[in-house]
Formats: sequence, C-alpha cells, structure tokens
Amino acid sequence: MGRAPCCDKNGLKKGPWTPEEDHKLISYIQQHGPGNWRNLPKNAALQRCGKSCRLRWTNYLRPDIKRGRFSFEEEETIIQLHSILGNKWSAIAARLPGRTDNEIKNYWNTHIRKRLLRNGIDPVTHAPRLDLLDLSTLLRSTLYNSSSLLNVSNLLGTQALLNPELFRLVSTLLSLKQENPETLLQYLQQNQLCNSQMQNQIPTSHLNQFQTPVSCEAPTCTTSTAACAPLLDQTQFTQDNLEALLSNLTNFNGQNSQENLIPSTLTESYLTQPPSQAYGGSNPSVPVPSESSSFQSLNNNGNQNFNFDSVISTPLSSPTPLNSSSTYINGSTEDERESYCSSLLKFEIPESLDINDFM
DNA sequence: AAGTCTATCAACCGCTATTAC
DNA sequence: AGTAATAGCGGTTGATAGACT
Repeated sequence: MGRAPCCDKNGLKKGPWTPEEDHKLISYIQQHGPGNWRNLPKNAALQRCGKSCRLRWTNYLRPDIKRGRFSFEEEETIIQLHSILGNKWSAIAARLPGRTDNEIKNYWNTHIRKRLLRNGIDPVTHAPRLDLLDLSTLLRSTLYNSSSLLNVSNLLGTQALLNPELFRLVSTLLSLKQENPETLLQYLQQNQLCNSQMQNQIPTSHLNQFQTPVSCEAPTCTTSTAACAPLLDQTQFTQDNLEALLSNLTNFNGQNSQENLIPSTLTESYLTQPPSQAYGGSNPSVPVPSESSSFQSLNNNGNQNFNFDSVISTPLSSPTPLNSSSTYINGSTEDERESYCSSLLKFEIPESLDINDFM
C-alpha cells in the first residue's frame, strides 16, 4: 500500500472543478504565482488538496495552454517522440509548447494508438506487428526477382521471427527453384509437402488447392482427406503453383489462431526493425522502409480470399519535416487525418479487421 | 423517443524522485 | 545520513456527450 491519498484527509473536495473554484485558483496564482501547493488551498480558500490544485492549474488553467485539436505536425511529432521516448509524456509535452502531458497522453490513447494499430503498427514498439504482416509479399518479391539470384538474405531479417520449420521449408523451396525446377518438383513429390508436422499445421483446404494448376485464386474449401496426396502433378507444375504454395504456407498470419503457424509467443513479437523505420519518409529520423517491409492488407474475410494486389505501394516521403511550419489545420476531419497518417505509415489494415483484438 | 454503446478527457490514484530539515 | 514531506509522473477511472439501434 502506498501513502494514503492526500484528498482523503480532512474531507477535501474531489471531482470536477466548479467555475468558482477555478476563479479562486486563478486569482490566487495571479497574485502569488504557482508553487507551494500544500499551502495554496488554505490560502486560496479552496477545499481541495494541493495536488488537485496543481493538476488543475497545470493541465487546464495555465494561460499558455493551447486548446483544441492537435495539428498534423503535432501529431507527427508525438509519434516520433514516442518512438524514441516511450510513454514519457512530460518529456514529449516539453517539445510541444502549450500541450500538457495529460492532454498528450489522452490524445495518444484515444486517437494515435488506435490509428497505429489500424495501420499495422504496434504502438508500444512502433514496429510492424508480425501478426498483421503478409509474408507472402516478401516471398513473392523474391520469387519474381528478375535477377534470378535467390535472395534469401531478404528473408533473414524475419527469419528469427518465423516458425523455424516454415522458414526452412520456404528457404528450401526457393533454393530448389533457383537451382532447378525439376529438383524442386522432386522435392515436393518426395515430401508431399506434408510431413507429419505440416499435416497438423496446414489446413486441408490449403493443401488441396495445389491439386489445381493455377492457384492464385480463392482457395476452395473442400472436405477432402487427401491432404497427403501428391500436391502437384508433374505436368501441372508452374511457377504459379509454387507461388500459390508459398503464399499459402505463409498466409496464416491473419487467420485464426488455431491455424497459425507462427508460435503464439511470436505473435506478440514484432519485427526486429528500428522503430522509426515503420513510418518511412524523408526525415532522417524516419527512414524509408525497404522493399521487404511492404505489407499487405488482410482481406475482409480474414483468411479466404487472398489478394496479391493489395500490397501496399512504395513508401512516400514524409510530407513535412518534423519541425516544419504547420501545414495545418485544426478542424480537418478524422478521415483526412487518417489519410494523412496512412501515407505517413505506409501500410494499412482494413477497417473490417477488428483491431480490438490487438489492443 | 428511449435505451444502449462508444469515445473522450478531466481528474484521481499510486508510485518514484526530489527537496527540506 | 536518514527521514518525511512535497512535487511530478504515468496509469487508470468515471462522468458525460454524441452516435447508434
């Protein structure tokens, strides 16, 4: 137990301040200045504790407090400072003249935090959330790399966060594809891409998908039990097959947790990426994400209709530097802010995705 | 129109750091 | 140096307004 609340003593008043109380407090501080909060209530004839008076003054009555909506620049500053300082609201407030730590904290919790989550960013680490990522985008990029050099190193940044079995499998497939597609085919046939572990982890519907030549469309959910049947007929083997296979093998992140190949402990982890890289932009403190940090929206169904084309485009530069003069604009709509921040954050999660699950 | 839900934010609580004695 | 009081901070709560059904 900590110290007893000061306001419990002497039956001091709690709760919202009345205009009369505000007037008393303002008048007293105008005459004597702030400070000596312990004696202030008595001297100002207020039935409040000093702590309450200090809070009321610093958070609400101070003449230099800026009221009203946060500008884009203020919002951007808060995000950037938070990525560096964390929940050091007073330190952040010190960089935002006229804003109080309490106000910034409230604004963070009610607006920015939710927006970051909606855009696939963890508000604590400022890194993309692994459980919102689409690894198939990464793999597809590698698969279609015109240089034809297998760039597994692109994957290394995420390797540590993937199921090791999955990563090994994908790496092997890509390696074989690079060396010789026929070798890859043999590998697929020999392993049937369905060892005991994979049988348990890959839904039947996803495996069955590869019994058809072109598989980039929505998987057909069948009740077939032939999960371990040969996945590919030699005559059917195409790059599309491989792509679809990879996409499905790596597309479980957005699905229900029972089918998730990523260990549950890792779904609470994040990419090992410097915090500010999640945002992009020209500001040195906001590096542009690499190709490997493209992300894909989860579709409305959450799992079935997989769409490569929803990959988020190359990041834009931050529209304004951190300390630029204000481009806005109090009074803009939430949608406009959303749009602004979406471009700032570079990738987004559909509204239909229930971000409350991640809060 | 009434009831319910949701978002917001002022204010409080509990803890740590700092200061005074 | 040790102790108590005070200041300050961050997390949380709860009242309320507005949106939704």
